[in-house]
Amino acid sequence: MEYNHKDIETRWQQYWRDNNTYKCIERPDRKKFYVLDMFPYPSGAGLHVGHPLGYIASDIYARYKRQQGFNVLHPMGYDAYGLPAEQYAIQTGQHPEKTTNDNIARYRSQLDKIGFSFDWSREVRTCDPEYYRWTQWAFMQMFDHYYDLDADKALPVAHLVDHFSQHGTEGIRPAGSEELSFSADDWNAWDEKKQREILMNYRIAYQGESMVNWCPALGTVLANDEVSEGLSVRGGHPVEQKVMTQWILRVSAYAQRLLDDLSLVDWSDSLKETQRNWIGRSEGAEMRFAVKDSDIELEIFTTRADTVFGVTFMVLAPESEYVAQVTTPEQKEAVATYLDEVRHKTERERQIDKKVSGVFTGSYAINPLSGKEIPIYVSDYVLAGYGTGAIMAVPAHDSRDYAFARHFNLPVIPLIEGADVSEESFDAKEGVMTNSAGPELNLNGLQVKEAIARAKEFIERKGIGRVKVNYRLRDAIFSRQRYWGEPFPVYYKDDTPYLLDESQLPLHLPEVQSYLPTADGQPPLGNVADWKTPEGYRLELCTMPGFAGSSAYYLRYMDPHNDKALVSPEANAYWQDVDLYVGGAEHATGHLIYSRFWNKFLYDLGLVVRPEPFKKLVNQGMIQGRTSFVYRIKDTNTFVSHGLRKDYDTTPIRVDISLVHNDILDTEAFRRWRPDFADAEFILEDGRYICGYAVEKMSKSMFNVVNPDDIVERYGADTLRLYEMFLGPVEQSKPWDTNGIDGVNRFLRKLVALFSKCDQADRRDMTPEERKIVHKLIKKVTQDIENFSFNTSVAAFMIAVNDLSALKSDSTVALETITRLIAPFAPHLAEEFWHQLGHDGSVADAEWPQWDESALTEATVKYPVSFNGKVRFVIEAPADADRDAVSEQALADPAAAKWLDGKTPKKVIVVPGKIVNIVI
RNA sequence: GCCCGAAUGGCGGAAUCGGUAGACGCGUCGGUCUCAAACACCGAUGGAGCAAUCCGUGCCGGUUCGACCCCGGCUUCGGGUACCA
Repeated sequence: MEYNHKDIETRWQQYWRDNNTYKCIERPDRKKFYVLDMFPYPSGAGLHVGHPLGYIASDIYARYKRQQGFNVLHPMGYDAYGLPAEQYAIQTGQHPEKTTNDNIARYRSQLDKIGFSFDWSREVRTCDPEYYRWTQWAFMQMFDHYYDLDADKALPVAHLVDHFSQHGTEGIRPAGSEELSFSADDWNAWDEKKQREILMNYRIAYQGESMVNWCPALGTVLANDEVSEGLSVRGGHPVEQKVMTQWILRVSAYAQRLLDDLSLVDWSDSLKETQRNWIGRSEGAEMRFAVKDSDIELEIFTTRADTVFGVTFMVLAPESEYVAQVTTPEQKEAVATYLDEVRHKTERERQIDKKVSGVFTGSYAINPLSGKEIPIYVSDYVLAGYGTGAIMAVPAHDSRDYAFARHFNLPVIPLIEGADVSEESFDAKEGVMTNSAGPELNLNGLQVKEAIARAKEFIERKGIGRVKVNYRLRDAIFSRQRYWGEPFPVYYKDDTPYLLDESQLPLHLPEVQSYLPTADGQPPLGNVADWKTPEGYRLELCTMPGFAGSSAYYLRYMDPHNDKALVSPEANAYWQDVDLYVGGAEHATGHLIYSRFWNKFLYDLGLVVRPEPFKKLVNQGMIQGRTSFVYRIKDTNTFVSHGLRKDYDTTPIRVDISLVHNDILDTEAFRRWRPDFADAEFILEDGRYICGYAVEKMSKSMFNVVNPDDIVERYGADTLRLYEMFLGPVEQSKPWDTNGIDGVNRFLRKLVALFSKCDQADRRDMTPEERKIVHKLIKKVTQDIENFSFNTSVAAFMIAVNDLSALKSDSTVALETITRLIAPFAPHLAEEFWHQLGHDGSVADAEWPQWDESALTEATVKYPVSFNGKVRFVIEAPADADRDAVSEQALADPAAAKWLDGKTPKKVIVVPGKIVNIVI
């Protein structure tokens, strides 16, 4: 049999389509297994070889589970809303829906060629109205619920209204943007507009004024995870801070549960750590400092309550409302000038410019423990959005306070014995306290930890503050001033937002004349004249952000065509949660936080059965490009081979990697590549032109993009799949490098050759030698797949095939077993073998073989070692092997004789599984 | 700065529980086939040495009969994050 990959692969892909091989239905008689890939954003560039890495790994796992008898859900879809399609629409005038659909078609054809076992009947697209109606629906639920801190879950806003009308804010603890206090009489006296304004303070999806990341170039606000180092993640445009009224999700209410429930999931430690850092829990105390000659009190947050005796000044964030209250008339102008200066700096400028700046407000506060007067400053090193927007400064033990104190010549009081604060602050939370005695509290001589506890206890007892937990995690800004996203199911009456009725969903995204903002700066939907409810109320002009549609898509796959619910209780009860989720680590602080939040909210409403959506998660590494270089000798058209370039003055030039194979340049193709190079001359080494290389991001401009279609065309999908796995651990980032692909292809051809030899008429059982090879392979491959170690399982296949070839094995039983094992890796070739062996159904349903330990039981002495008069042999033997036989065999081994040196052993100790101790 | 991770031949990587370091593949060298090349196949391939043997998993030290693996201290390179009080 020839290995004609094109013929085999097109034939079996057609067979899978014709037979709906990968269509999946709920089957209560079978255990479920849900394998999910993070769905792609269909970009215009198409797939490169990096994208399928995770898909291949998850496909192998899904196929393996199916062969083990699980009912496997393995869907795929598209995260179709997003900024690039809209930016492209602005440039070209093409409707984003059209370009998105074109890109999806291209992705689909590329994916199909690789032989994935996706159930395409469950495909979802976030821009499909039948999909986004459930995104809109979820938003409505969040609008209609608040977070109850006593119940520790989301409850209907109707409960809150009931309570307010009977008891006011007394006896209920809703999570709110501000702490409000009013009576039932107050509440009942307010009109509807005012009541709805109050409720907005509590809704989980609420509208609020907030400091946002505004990106002028994109014309929209961005979430914290969409900004990195002061630049937008998409496009790299500068981002500035601005106060705007926006829709916001109260993610912060779930901070503690998002933190705690990390213990329920099987994710890598580093990913959990990233999430913990992003949530940023810190335990401390909130304290009030009285302002001298005034009844104003400044509230601050600190994790170092032990350092209050070292507070020598206080600092307010420029945006803090305290600033206006404490600024004295004499300082008013100076403060105003400073605030103006700060306001004109972008976030990025603030980050780059770390110069100390600030201004004195003219007021003093009273240190509540020492009774000393301390000046109050304003500075932009204090953030408005964290804690209370005001700090107590302890220059001796905080480097930022230290820098500020040195700049403004403020006193530095060291509080820890032996700490030298003449050059820098002592930030570590360790040591013995000193200088910390006041009229009512003495911390001297205590360890820092004890001192913190003692100080907190004192503060609480004296009523000057309370113990408080703060989180870095902020509420998620949910409005985007863009066109290509889900419309909000919201209209405005009397300038107050109201929800549409559920029966009005989906609210379709309308056509627009222009994708640009309106002349008066409204979002693009402002261009739509009849963007109104049937009653004539104006609809919300913003659309939802990218993460809206991607937060609950894993639930929709469970029941994708349901027009009554996001997911039916029956489908959710069956599929429960994602057993294996595979995707990039770049989503650690965005998607994976939002999805967990969204799921927990639906869990609170009793709509889903699991508190966590993704049980096990694997982050696949990135595949980088491997750029090839040629070296042109300066001012000539002569190119010198990599190894000889030191002898010349050369300029490296990137060359298209399709002209290079195993680092050897096809010089003829190179001359044809560009007119400039048509008459290029080459200085060769060993008769060849060797290119240099560098590892860079895969990108068109570097000429290093490898399209999987080209690999499939040349070597076949099975080779591509095996090769991507063989490259190294799935989790690891690595450069794409075709240098080893021939070896994998050679292995498949060897397997075909071996298969061709097997004698189907005579299905004799395997010889013990063959059995050992095959059962070793079953064990190895099974364990490797469970451990997500695919590179070593590919190696195991190569060893087994080499060993069987060396034996000139023609056992059909052996080959049939290998066919079952290799089916997840090379499904096309396995399908071909399976049918040639006379089976009717797909190899995807072939039972996964079990290994027989007894086939592997022959004990072998691996090596001897000696210590303390003992000789220990390491024996490769099964756990249940006969101990006497194993020790006898060890003693009979020639290696043993050398160590025993003619002596008779006193005692032989056999450790089951592996080790034999022989005491001489 | 802080947090996390990594470092093994010419290269990608193995060693899954502390037990013969370098599996498997690439590359290189030698051979068979061929007029020749390509393909294929066979053999060798960490370093030094004719050899016995010695050395060898980023560096320094420790624990252990035994360390790529565990502990302490560094170096370098990735990734995340950053005036978070």
